[in-house]
Amino acid sequence: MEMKDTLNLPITDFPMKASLTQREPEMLAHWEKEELYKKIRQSAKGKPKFVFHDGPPYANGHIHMGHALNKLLKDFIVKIMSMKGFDSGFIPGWDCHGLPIEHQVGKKLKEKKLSLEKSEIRKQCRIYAQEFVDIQKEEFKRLGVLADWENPYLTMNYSYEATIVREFGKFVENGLVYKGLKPVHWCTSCQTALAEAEVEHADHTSPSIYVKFPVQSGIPQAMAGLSSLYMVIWTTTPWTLPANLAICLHPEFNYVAVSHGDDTYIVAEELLPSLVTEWELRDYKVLGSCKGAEWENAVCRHPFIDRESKVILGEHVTLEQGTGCVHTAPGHGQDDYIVGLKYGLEPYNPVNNAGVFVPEVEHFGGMFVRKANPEIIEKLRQDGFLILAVDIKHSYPHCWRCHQPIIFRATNQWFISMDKKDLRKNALAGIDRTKWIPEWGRERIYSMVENRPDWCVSRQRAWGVPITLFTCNACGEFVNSSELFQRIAEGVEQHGADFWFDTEDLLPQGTVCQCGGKEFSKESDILDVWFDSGVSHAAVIESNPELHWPTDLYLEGSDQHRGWFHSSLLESIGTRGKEPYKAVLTHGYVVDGKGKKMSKSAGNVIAPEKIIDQYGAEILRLWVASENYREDIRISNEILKRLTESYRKIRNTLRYLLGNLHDFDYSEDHVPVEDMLELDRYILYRFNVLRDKILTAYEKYEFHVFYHSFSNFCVVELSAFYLDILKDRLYTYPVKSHGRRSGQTALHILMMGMVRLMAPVLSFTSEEVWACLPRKSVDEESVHLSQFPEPTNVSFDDALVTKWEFLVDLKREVSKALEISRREKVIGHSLDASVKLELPEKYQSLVESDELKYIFIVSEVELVDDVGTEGNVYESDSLAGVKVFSKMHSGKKCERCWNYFAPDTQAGKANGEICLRCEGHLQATGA
RNA sequence: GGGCCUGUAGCUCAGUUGGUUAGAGCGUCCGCCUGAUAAGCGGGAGGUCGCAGGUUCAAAUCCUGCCAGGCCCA
Repeated sequence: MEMKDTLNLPITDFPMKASLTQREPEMLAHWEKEELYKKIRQSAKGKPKFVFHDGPPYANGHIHMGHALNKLLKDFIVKIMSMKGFDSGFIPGWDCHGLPIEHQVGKKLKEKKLSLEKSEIRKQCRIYAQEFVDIQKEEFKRLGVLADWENPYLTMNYSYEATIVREFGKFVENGLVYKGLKPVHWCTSCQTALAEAEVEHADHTSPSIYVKFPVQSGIPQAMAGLSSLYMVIWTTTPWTLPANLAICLHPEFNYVAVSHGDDTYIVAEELLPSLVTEWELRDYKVLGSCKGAEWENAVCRHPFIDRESKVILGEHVTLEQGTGCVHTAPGHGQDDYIVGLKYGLEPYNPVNNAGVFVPEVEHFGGMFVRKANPEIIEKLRQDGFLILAVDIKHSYPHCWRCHQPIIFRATNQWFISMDKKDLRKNALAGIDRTKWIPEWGRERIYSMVENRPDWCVSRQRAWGVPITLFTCNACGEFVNSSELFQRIAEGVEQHGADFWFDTEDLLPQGTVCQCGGKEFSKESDILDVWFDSGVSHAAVIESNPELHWPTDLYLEGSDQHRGWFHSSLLESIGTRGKEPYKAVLTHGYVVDGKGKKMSKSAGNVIAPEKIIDQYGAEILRLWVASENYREDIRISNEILKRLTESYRKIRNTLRYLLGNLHDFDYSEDHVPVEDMLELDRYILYRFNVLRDKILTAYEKYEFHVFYHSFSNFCVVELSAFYLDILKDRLYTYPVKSHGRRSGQTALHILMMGMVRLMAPVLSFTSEEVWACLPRKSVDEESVHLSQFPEPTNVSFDDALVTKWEFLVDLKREVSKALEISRREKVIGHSLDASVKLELPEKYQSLVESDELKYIFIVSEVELVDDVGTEGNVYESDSLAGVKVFSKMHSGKKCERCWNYFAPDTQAGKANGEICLRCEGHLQATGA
């Protein structure tokens, strides 16, 4: 083994085993102690700004994969911008108000059998939200996300709440806010109106009933003379019948009169066959037919209430189910409400907050609506107005929190009008001024804004920011005073939202309404939480003189086209006439290995915590970078296993670079690029190509391009090609020889470049590498304080590129040839081989015969005109005309460099066990 | 039911304006090495490009339908 001692083998303390789960927390503690984030911010002072705005996750529950994906993408971007020379920070935020938290707190209180004042509930909610802010904060930090964790924005901070009050005040002043009676999704259990986002659809069993409405007058000409006429309606919500005010027909459909026994039913012609089957009609006769339009202004009688039901026309009537005659209760349905407006029908709603009929309702007053269903059916049956009642299972809206079926119910709500002041039109223009990544995001949000109804911003709940309005008891108008809003906002800034609820005499004494009214009531509703987060651009960005408004980038999951992107847009356009962001990036959802969504019931949920405990956050980071997040992205144990292996390869490559730089001091030992060996210049040229590719990918936020190209570079260009070839020089040449120093210079440049290119993604490992670098080589204490590498000025012209690309291809062909000999047990190691190479003339100018053996890592290469046909001859497919003959070298294996040599001419003069080359090297070293 | 999106080897990704036997890395299998060693190197096998039609001299690439999946709605 004495020859081994004369070699320059790699030496490094950088461990092969990553031990991420142990090392990461240590590094995080180090970063925190050194206040790394602060230092990055300080070092960026004066640079051009890139303003990113973090969307606030809801402060409830632990983080899941979606959160991890989202925050890591943001972390990549902020780090990238910072290393590109921008002043770019990360102010994290949380969404704290709203029903889900109030609900959780409510449950806790219920368990303790406590019922509290609203102000106490708010206090409890605040504590609850803060708890989860703290929990999630630690979970996000653990991912290696560098952000201003000390100073996050919380929508429940007093100053933030004050901003909400002020922003809402702007809408009021601008005349976009109105109070209206409108059917909204209503949860009778939570006793609140629900936003569309708060409604989920699930299967539900409902009665499906057909009800006869006697026609009283206005029978069309075509039906004249027919008696006992009944319009037949279909509904799955019998409880809405007490609120029936009309029956709606499609003007273009044909309606037939069908006699059955003593009755004659009016139904849509196209639906008759299916109805005949469903109702099991045996003897029936079609007596007449006419367009729905001819029925307009006819009048029916309500089957059990002393009231008329008008026949009206509407385009929303379909032939998919029912009878084509649509039971219309304008207080209980969106379509009903809209068509009712046309015909001057009031949005009549006889159901209270708890879903109970008001006492005035005949027969059913005081009854809960779903309890009333069977009673109403029974009443109809007894009175002979029921044709059929069965149960059906169908998709029905449910409350997203309590999962109870909800109802549609007209209530007094506060709205922001989409059209009164052109909010919709202006928002659409704003969408067109924004860059959507991917581009289809534009389509998506555009059609949502185009079609959405007015924004219902009121909630009948406790945990939120109040709608700070006073309404005149006499006329119902609200007091619109900017000074008043200002005063309230100041109070909220000091004391929080409770200021509104708890302070008496907010209204200046002697306030008189325009109508003369002197009595006012204080609004007790709170604002939709989407309004809260929608003002973040004002509370967090605009108010901060260090940042610029509008923001450069928002980045959230694709669900936020309806959520935060949407509410932020409307809020900003409504108050400032301008969109709050320049670009919006969306990512897909995390799904399981088969592409199915994760759910508790499917049992396929993978928690970030588990991955961190098992593999380390670095693997999670690499996972985010490896997948194309613009689509749904998969995660599974197999994927993580593959990534871990890939990570190991990257890590080992870096470790090898470090190991071979242990005796290299760049300032003293480096070889000027122009003096470096051609192979070394070639790899630097290749690294320049890689660098460009990665920086371009970062520019476009295409992180998977980084992962693939970086990993490929490590595997293909470095490990299998360059480093393998370089070993001979690094190990056997004299320490300070030009050949070795030339290679080390290349390794040093690669090392310094790679560690910085990977830092935004592999933030832990790059820092670990950084710490191992000679202090002389690095100016910054952390890789995250450094900038991306400049390209190396290596002149490598097209001819050289062609040559080296050919040599790479040729090496692969030689390897195939060697494999034949190896398979036949002629050789083992490639250095055992002696190779004869036949090249077509066009390739001959590309090769220099004495360097080939080192590139192929064989002991001898002879260029010949004809390799002949004897022995192991390999003919290349990909390089036409290239033939390789390989055999066991007939000489002696050098004990030192393992190359074979001819004993008579190439042996060392003093020691015949080593070759002449090694002898020279040993002498030069003085050994 | 509607809007938007996705579907290329076991896994993650490439595939330029439609144009030669669809590429890469990992994994797998086989082998080598023992001077990156719980490492390193080489080679082989793997895809009717979700399915079915259509346009075209030519389709993974364009069109239609269907199937599967995701987000958002009804």
